Amino acid sequence: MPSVTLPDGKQLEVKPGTRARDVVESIGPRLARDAVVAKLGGEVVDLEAPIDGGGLFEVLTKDSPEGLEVLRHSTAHAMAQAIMELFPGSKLTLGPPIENGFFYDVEVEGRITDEELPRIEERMREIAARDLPVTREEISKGEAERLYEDNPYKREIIAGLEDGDITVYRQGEFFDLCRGPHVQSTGRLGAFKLQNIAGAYWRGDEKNTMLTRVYGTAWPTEKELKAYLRRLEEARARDHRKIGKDLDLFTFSPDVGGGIPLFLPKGEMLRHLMEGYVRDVQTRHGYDHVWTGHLVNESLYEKSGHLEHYVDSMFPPMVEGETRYRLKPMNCPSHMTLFNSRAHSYRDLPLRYAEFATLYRYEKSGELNGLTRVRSLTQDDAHVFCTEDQVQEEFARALEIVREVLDTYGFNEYRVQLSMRDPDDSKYIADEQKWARAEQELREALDAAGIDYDEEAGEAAFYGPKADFMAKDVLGREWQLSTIQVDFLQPLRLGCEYVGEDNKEHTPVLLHRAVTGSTERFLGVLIEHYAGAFPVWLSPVQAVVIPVADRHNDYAREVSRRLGEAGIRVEVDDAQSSMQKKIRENARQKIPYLLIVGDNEAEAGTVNVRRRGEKQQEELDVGTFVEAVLEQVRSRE
RNA sequence: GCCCGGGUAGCUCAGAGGUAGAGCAGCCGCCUUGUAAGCGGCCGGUCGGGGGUUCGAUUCCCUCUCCGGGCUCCA
Repeated sequence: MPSVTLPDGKQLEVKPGTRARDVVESIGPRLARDAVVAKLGGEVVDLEAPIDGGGLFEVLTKDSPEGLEVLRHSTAHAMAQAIMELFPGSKLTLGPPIENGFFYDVEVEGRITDEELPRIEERMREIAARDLPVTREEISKGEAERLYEDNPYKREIIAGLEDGDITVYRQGEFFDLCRGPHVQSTGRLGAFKLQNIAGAYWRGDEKNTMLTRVYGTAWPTEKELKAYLRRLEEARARDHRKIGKDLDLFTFSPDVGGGIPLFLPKGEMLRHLMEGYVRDVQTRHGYDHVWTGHLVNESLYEKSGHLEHYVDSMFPPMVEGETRYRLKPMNCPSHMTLFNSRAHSYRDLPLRYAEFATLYRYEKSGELNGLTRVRSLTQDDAHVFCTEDQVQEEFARALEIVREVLDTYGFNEYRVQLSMRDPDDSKYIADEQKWARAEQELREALDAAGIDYDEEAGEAAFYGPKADFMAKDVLGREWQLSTIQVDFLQPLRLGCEYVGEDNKEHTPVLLHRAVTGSTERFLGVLIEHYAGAFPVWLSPVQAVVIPVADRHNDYAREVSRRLGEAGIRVEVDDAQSSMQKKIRENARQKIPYLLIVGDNEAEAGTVNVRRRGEKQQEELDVGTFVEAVLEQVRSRE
């Protein structure tokens, strides 16, 4: 008799006709209640699937990643059913589970607006209450095509499937072409909520029809759903656009143009401190800083290949006679031109050019988003010209800078995505050998540094592979921040050369790297990461002196003068309002230190220190306080 | 660029086919304060722009613009 192996190693014999749920029930009734799907020999299957032996048998509950995914997928089906019932004649397309939830793209008969979401949600609950059995059915390609006679989207999907490999899931009147698996019945869904409506092109191609996408979230329990919604709420409260406004950091104005952030004094102070910090680290690691302006003759981008690959992302040219200028969208060609401005010996290498460069990229208007997607940005870009033998070492050096900087900002957790070329895609400059070598160099360098990475085909830059650093912020959200790229192709195109030990001319290898990416975007991420409460070294205003009454203004100014002379960014709040109100307002501005001074402090030459986020105060000698703050700034804690 | 939603005072928001509201901020005055909003007064708006329907539009319709949520791309 055939048998399956349970996770504890026990063998279980299965009679012909046994289904997964029978096996689960034989293990235990409690498990049977929690089971969503099963996994047989590594493949996730329905509980109704027949089991005729064949390897490891595992039970997946809503709490397992796969079980949760199934739950979300089934919730998407319930939503699709609700939409079909409420908007008859609509055409379903795709409805997959995604992180935290699901969506379904539908060509709706009529229109779904936000007001409709509660209605759809209610109908979904009704469908769940009906507890319709969910059944799987294998059908032939011909049957599938007939079933979807008037649905061109599903027919397109069917066309790409193998006959004999097509399944339909049914629940009540509703059916959907679907690979599955799914929960046993609509009564076994968890807690869900529909979130928003969006447009989405069929197959993500803007030449295709725009479909209506409805997003929802689904969780095993009401409690988990609530917790997730709370997390979303918290993320909203941290939105850098909101905090940027509240803390007077930056603004946007249609008078200047969309996607062009304007920095107020405090925002500019942050930029200044962030860039100064990276500049110091780079200088310590032997990078030299350069400056290459804002306009570049277009012909340079023709030579480098950027014009061909990125013309859509460049602002239109400015024409002067025969010459066409472009706002600089990237620095590599300018830095290579710097390299070419003089002859080089192998003794000059590696040569490391870094620049905080203002770049202009034409992002489509709908793409702009606060500081994270802008049209004018400042990249902390660097290009290292080196010999092939030096690639490993220079990569390691760049890596060290990245690690040091990310660590300082408290991004302790990150993963690396190694983006490789898709050999079949023509957008990549062809040179089999050089690509292979560049990809190998990157792998070896990451291995040598002991860093884990995932490889992703088709994500590389047109000139070479890249290692992108995806860092997690305090809310666990991932951001792509740093990048290191190996380029064997552009230096050749732009004729970069050095004379080697052999007295012959060689083409250097070019390493591109950015640590914070763009100052604007990184600042946006930092604002959300810190929720506006920047560490002391980075705070635009580090301390505010608050006099208890007007008669303490002179002493407050005296304290402020001493702090200012020590290099601390300090202000006196001498507005005509109560001390309590000043504390409230400055606390809301996330000032690290509020220094209350009244009769006692003026008498003793001290300040009463109220630390950000703490109610407990401490009275300190002014000199002691200054030293403590300076130490915090020095250590960037 | 495309789909959906929005734009009312500097900010957060209420309102409704018939003379536009609140709180905060700002300004003036009183108070002189001991750890998260002291009190009173005043100022403040082409209800995003343009067009249409109407006796009358900020409200209904069209259009443009800007903002937001998505789709797509990212050197």
